[in-house]
Amino acid sequence: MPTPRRSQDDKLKAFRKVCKQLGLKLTHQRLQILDVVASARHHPSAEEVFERVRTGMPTVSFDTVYRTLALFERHGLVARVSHLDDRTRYDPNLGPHYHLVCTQCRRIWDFDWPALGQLEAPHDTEGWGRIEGRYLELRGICQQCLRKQEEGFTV
Amino acid sequence: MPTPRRSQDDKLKAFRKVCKQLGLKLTHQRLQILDVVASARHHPSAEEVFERVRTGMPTVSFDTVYRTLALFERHGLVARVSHLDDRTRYDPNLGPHYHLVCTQCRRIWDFDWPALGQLEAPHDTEGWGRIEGRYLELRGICQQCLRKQEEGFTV
DNA sequence: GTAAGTGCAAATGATTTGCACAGCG
DNA sequence: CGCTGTGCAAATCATTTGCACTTAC
Repeated sequence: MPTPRRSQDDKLKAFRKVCKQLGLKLTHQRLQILDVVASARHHPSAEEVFERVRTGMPTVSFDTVYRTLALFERHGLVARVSHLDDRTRYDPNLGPHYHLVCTQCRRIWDFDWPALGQLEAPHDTEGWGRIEGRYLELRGICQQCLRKQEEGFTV
Repeated sequence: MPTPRRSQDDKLKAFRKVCKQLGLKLTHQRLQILDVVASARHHPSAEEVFERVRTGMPTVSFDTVYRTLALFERHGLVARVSHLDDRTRYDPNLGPHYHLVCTQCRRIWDFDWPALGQLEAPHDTEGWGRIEGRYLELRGICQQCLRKQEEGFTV
């Protein structure tokens, strides 16, 4: 599933639409940043985007990059990789296991999934390098948070 | 796979051993922090550990907690959840897909794994709440970094 | 022309570090 | 008693925000 080559055009089209709907401006900076992100192959960090955009536009500021990436994320043009939270969490369970993560209260539960352990990695990944570990999260809302929602404490 | 109840004793034993081997000291603080982490059910953040330890030891400092957690991690007593890197990375590919992550160069590749998509979540997770998404990473070392290692540029 | 966007610099929040005192071995 | 640990405060790093100027529409 590499990002299709015409991804940039699709994104641009989508972004134009979003801008028109919401009265946002199609600035030079936004177009450049969009182009860099849409054509990037390895999920760049904000800094990498900044550096690449700067090549053709030496005056961009780092915070415009941050603001713009946040804008894109808000409107479904890009997603953040992983990172649900900004603080590190520690796990005393060192055996192989996976995590259930509540996106509301941020608590984490462990679970096991033997069938996944037995599933062979797909062909796509052959020749990539040496795979050493699997990290999987199931994300959702835990029972307790669901109940709170129903009771109207949240939202 | 919840952390077994006797996890604390096991950890303590392991930690005593590490200390003896390396000449580290078994301080009050370390023992408390170990106890809190080993008995925690939801993979606490450093702050949560700090708060809990503070209950019984009002003078602990936040940085002792950080230092001690890092120590535990270094000696294989706890692991960090997720977080390979501290910077956010952005992904223009919004369709369902998974990631190959090189722990050396930190680049990220996308891949698809239909068989995983078809695999039903295990019984363990029933009744947990509402699961809304799956996030999976295969971690390892990419071809390019492996080659560099062989050539002796690294290590 | 005007509201939205940008660049700058300063603020924030998590985590780390330098240093002098404290306590384990 | 000596060397490792600790607590404090200041430093660092990624990211965010307030503000006055700029620009797309």
